[in-house]
Amino acid sequence: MEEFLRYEHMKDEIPKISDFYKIMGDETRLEIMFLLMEAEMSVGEITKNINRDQTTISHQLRLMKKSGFVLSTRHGKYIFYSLDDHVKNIIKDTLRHLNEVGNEEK
Amino acid sequence: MEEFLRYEHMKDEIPKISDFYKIMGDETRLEIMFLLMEAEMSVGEITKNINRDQTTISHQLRLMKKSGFVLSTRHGKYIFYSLDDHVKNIIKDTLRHLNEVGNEEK
DNA sequence: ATAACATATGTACAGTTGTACATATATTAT
DNA sequence: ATAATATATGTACAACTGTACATATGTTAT
Repeated sequence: MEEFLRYEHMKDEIPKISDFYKIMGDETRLEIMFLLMEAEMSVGEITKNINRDQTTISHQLRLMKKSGFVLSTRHGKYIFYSLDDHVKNIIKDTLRHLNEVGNEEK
Repeated sequence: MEEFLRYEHMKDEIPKISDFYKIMGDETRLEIMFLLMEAEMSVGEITKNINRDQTTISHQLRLMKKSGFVLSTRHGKYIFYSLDDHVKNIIKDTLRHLNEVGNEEK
């Protein structure tokens, strides 16, 4: 087992790791992230794609920005959000394994 | 962009993915998982390592077992829990990226 | 059988979280 | 200026979740 992963070393990091996964664990935020996997997108476009109130999207984007999950740049009236590259990679890595969880082969 | 990751294809999977991350997003469960990264362990041992009531650990183990995160085998009075291998790998993959989230270099 | 220990289950309650309403602010067009 | 559009913020409330207490069940030793 990799030394750096041992429990005593991870203990202090757990709140941070937990916060990270908490943000991942919400359907609205995941929908936003999957949209932003494809391209950066304005709040309006995101709202059009997702069945939630615009203010809900806005609140979630604020939270996601504060935690470094997304970046934003204004272009005139529009504000475009994009997904952090490391978050993209974590999602990809997770999906590669996810179907197998709970299916130990033999 | 990988075709299989496009939003329309992921949309139906989102509740499942969200459920997965929800389980990851709790400090007690993460502590249990990090302990089990090292070795399989009985409920008593887990309880000794974590500052929570035995019944709390037991409730969480039940949830984690139902969702395929852990396996259990009884040895006499003791029940040993072990961590699903895919969950192990997902945790490792995540940690590899996690420190970088929100730190886009340049 | 009974005691001692290990683990599980029922329940209730406090704390957290996601949501939408109402409203505010920012930008562009007229 | 004012209107129209895009996005953000304040607030309140229902729903969900983690926890520990009390208690039950399962296992081993005597």
